[in-house]
Amino acid sequence: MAKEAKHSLKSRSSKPTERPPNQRMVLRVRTIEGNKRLASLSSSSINNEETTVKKAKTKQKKKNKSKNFDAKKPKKPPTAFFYFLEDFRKEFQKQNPGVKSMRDIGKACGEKWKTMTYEEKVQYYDIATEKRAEFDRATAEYIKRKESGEDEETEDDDSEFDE
DNA sequence: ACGATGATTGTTCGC
DNA sequence: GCGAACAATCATCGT
Repeated sequence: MAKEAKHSLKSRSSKPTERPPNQRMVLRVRTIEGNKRLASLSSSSINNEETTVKKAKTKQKKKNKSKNFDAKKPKKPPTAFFYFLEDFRKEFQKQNPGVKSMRDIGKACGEKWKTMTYEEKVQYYDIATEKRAEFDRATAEYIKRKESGEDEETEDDDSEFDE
């Protein structure tokens, strides 16, 4: 009974769409990723390789996988869009069995996302916000632990018998 | 076979 | 304020 009528705002259909998605919820916590990026930026800053600014349109993704199992490092929580995607994906695949993958879905999802009203999206925003709060705490705790002394390292290698 | 990428938007942070 | 980057996910391409 605690979670009913989350939005007390009555949909008056006045202007539900025009609403800033981000309410400027500034997280005071220094995100680890930010730090990482800073290092990267510094390196790039020093070296001006290309005089002509080569702007990479979409270049996300990095090759960090099995190398470092970041069980301690809280990754960025998925945004509202991602939560919507998760739900949308299932339905999309159900309606379109045999569809390739996210890329196709992503396009359809993005299109629909824009058509969604604020009230519809606010639900996902809410989730994302809570997630961010948790992420915030996780980050703070991570830093705290790190400062405290991260020495929890039990390297269990099977073959330590014979070398 | 594995690695990297591509596509979607949102959020975050530095300058 | 903007730009650059990264969050999940999976098919597909590349080596």
